[in-house]
Amino acid sequence: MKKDSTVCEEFRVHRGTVAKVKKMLGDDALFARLAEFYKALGDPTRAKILYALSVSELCVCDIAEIIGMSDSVVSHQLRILRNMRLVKFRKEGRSAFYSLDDRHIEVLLMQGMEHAKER
Amino acid sequence: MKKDSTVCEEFRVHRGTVAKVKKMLGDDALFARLAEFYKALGDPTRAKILYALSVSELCVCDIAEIIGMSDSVVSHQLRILRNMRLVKFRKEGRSAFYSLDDRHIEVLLMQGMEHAKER
DNA sequence: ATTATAATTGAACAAATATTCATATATGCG
DNA sequence: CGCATATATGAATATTTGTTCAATTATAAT
Repeated sequence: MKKDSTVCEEFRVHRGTVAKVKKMLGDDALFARLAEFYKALGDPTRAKILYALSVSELCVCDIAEIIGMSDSVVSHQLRILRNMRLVKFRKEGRSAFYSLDDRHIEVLLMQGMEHAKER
Repeated sequence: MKKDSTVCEEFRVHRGTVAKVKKMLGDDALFARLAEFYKALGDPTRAKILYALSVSELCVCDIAEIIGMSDSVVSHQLRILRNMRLVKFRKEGRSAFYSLDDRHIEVLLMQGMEHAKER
């Protein structure tokens, strides 16, 4: 029985496996979206905003006070989170109340938190 | 009964809630780690590497072939993933075989993928 | 030993990004 | 109306980050 070769000169993982994985990675746009999604969570300011929103719906200036940053910073980051559909908002008078777009986000946040707490 | 005030001039969310959330956000280092963790997933190249590794243990040059990037790029990114304890590796001769650090990572990857596929 | 291969590393460069500051829009109130 | 407040936005800047290229280490084979 002939051994499978790989892209390397020496024998490694079965060539069939390599081909299979390669096919799954074909959709570049999908991985771009996947990365964008995680990137949205990958900033301390945004992570804090999301965590705060997992506790309660909040207006912009309350978020700013809670995380200790300027209204401007918060507004900029909320735009990013909005574009990624991680948060939604409703307007009430002069205020804008933000909340997580769905429960799904919260689960993901908590899982990351578990990992972060481990060390 | 007196209404709770908030940091804003107008009345918003209960002050008690704001205080509670604020306390949870006190640990800056924790959120820095949380963000770092997500950031590690937040790059298309790294996302592809992790996805490939969710299928099979792979050596550096196989990963490079699979994701269509240079060995150098892959090695650089693997270092980041190693530092974040997302992947582990074993040496065998000249090769280094990488794999996901734990199943936990895989679950998280798949969840992000669900989200990415939705749009 | 010499040569070749796998992986790692460091410096340099280009691109992306977060924050600041100033300004703009919009709403509510006197 | 005219003024204050909440939020949003644009431009500028400083920092971070991904990739490239060249060089290095380490292992194996002849």
